[in-house]
Amino acid sequence: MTRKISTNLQDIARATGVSKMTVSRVMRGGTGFSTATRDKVMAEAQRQNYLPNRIAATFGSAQASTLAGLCVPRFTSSLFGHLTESIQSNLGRLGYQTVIGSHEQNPLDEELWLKSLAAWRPAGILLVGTRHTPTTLDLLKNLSVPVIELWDLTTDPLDMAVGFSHHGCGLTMGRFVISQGRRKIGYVGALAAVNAMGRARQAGFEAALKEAGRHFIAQEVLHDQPGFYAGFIGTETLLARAPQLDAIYYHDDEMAIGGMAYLRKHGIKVKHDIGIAGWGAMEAAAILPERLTTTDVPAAVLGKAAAEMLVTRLHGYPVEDIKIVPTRLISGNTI
Amino acid sequence: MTRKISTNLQDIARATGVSKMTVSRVMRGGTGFSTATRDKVMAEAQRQNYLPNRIAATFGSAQASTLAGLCVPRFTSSLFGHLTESIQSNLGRLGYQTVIGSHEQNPLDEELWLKSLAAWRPAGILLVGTRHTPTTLDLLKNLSVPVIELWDLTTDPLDMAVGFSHHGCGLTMGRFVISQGRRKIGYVGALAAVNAMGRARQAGFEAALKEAGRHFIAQEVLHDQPGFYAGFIGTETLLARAPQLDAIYYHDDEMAIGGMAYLRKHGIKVKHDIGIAGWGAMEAAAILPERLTTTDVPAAVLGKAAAEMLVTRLHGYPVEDIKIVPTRLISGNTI
DNA sequence: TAAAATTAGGTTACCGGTAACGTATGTCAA
DNA sequence: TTGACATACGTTACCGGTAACCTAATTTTA
Repeated sequence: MTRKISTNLQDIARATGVSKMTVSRVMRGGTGFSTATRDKVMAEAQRQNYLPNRIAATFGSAQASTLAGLCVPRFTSSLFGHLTESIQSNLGRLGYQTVIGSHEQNPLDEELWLKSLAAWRPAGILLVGTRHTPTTLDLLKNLSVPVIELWDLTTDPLDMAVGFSHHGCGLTMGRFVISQGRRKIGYVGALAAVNAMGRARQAGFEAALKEAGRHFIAQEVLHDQPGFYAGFIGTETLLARAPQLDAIYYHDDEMAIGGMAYLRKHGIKVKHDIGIAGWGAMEAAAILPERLTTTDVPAAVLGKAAAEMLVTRLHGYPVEDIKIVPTRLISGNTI
Repeated sequence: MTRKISTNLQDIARATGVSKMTVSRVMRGGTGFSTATRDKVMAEAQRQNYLPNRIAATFGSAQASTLAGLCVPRFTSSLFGHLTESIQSNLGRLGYQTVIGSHEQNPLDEELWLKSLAAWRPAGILLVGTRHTPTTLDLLKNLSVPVIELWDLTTDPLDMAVGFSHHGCGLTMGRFVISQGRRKIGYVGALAAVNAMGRARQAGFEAALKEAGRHFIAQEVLHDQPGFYAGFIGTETLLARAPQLDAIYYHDDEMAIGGMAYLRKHGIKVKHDIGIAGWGAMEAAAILPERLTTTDVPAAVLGKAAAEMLVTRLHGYPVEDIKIVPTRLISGNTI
């Protein structure tokens, strides 16, 4: 009873009359063989349908694998979709495979995912979110592989970070809204208790209000995941409490679009009656009848930068620990 | 110079005075050890921060790994986001890790991804899309692991399939649109040359028109990826050619929403002037001022079914090769 | 022309688990 | 009392690559 699964280097070595070490060298495209040997080996590998075995290779060299972990809050948001897309394709281009997880802002889910990933001795780990359990931190330390925190900029990253300042996004938007003459401003968000980044934008906006001697007239923060529907409902609740508002800042574009749907449904004119600002610059926001005032977040750029940062580091070159990608206020037409 | 990375079974065996085989048995929670031994071993493993090593385990038993591959067209669409989310979380729950790829309707990208995945000897493979290169088919055959084709229902799956009939979606929607009295109907799609599923919906709709003695007055199929903007532009082009239309069927909801944005911008009343039908029931479609007429596609249900089908099969139980998940027409308020 | 360097290999010893099988001890029924 | 069986381990031999080191032949350099 053999445990052999498929053709291996030894089979090719036998068939071509060289040692399997030479076959290994040829397959990896290194040096130390003649062109005649190379052609012979390659032909035989082709003939036998040889499939490289990264499990054996990783094991044999006792190195980190070519697997990289990516954990985001969810895959159902447009921005995280773009981020995932970018990271996967760039890591793939650079020879790494992406193993995904999602935590929905629950650090315990992240921990469970990391445990199962750790068993694969990944080459690197990419995380969105800054709330980690003690076990997660232990694991990350124990693994001693590069860790990149994405999306947010912490002043003190675990290892590396690629992101931007959420506080800055909020601050810039707040100043803009004030500059447009709005004064009675509300906020609609989601999951504040666990969503540090949304909270940072909210705080940044509030700081801008404070500069102008103002504050949020009313705030409505739902316990649901952010989304179109949450924006719709949140706006309803907010306006029930504070009908006098002349502007609303939203957690993100999806919620802002949900809010606009509510306003339109109730005959409230966007911009004329109530100004709207979102965050994230999702594609849909650009083609609404009123182009949404929002902040452009270059998710794809960020993903590419993170993938390249990780691989550069893995190749042993020095990298800056922190990379900031620029966000951009889109003035739009809803404020 | 040692190649040792982290603490291993042998270390724990040494420290507790048992063989590493016994430690292996304890760690896997099998049988063949006393409770005293178990406690001793577990305590030592904890103390040494033992991390299971799936690379060595997979290699040692010459079995398939616990990695599963998932390749979708892209992660930036809401539906594939939900699908990815569902598959990842359900596979995770069942003890498998998800390695992702995207092919953007390019079979060569799928092939490249599959090659890098194959080297990890995955336990199973989940694919969205039915266009595969000959090399891809060879690889799948060679790997001889379960393959599930998602999203579409082919009459003759490579191995297993979980999906629904795109032709059926189009047919049902076509009959509905006809039943609402529309007669001058156009179509806006994307990437028809390579997107078999979108084409199937288009063909299904056309079959319904034919039943009523009708046909598409005009069709506009862009070469871009589907999306809000493509819907906007496509509608503009379509109406330039056929301004007399009284209804438009779209590739999906994103394109339909893009189309509605165009209509609204140009003072064309949705439903009153031109009826709109999409596909996919994205969340945004439900909260638009006019609730979009569309087809609900249970991406999360489909993902869960696929994950469970794969794992059931991997555990050696028999499964039906083909599972159909139901779609549902949402009549909405735009036709 | 001799020494040094390069090329094209081969040999050996692992990496860290697991399958398969062997064995001592204890238990229980006939 | 004895044989059969279960329990709780230990031993051995791999899985399929790669690192490190070695060798013989050839080429280059001093």
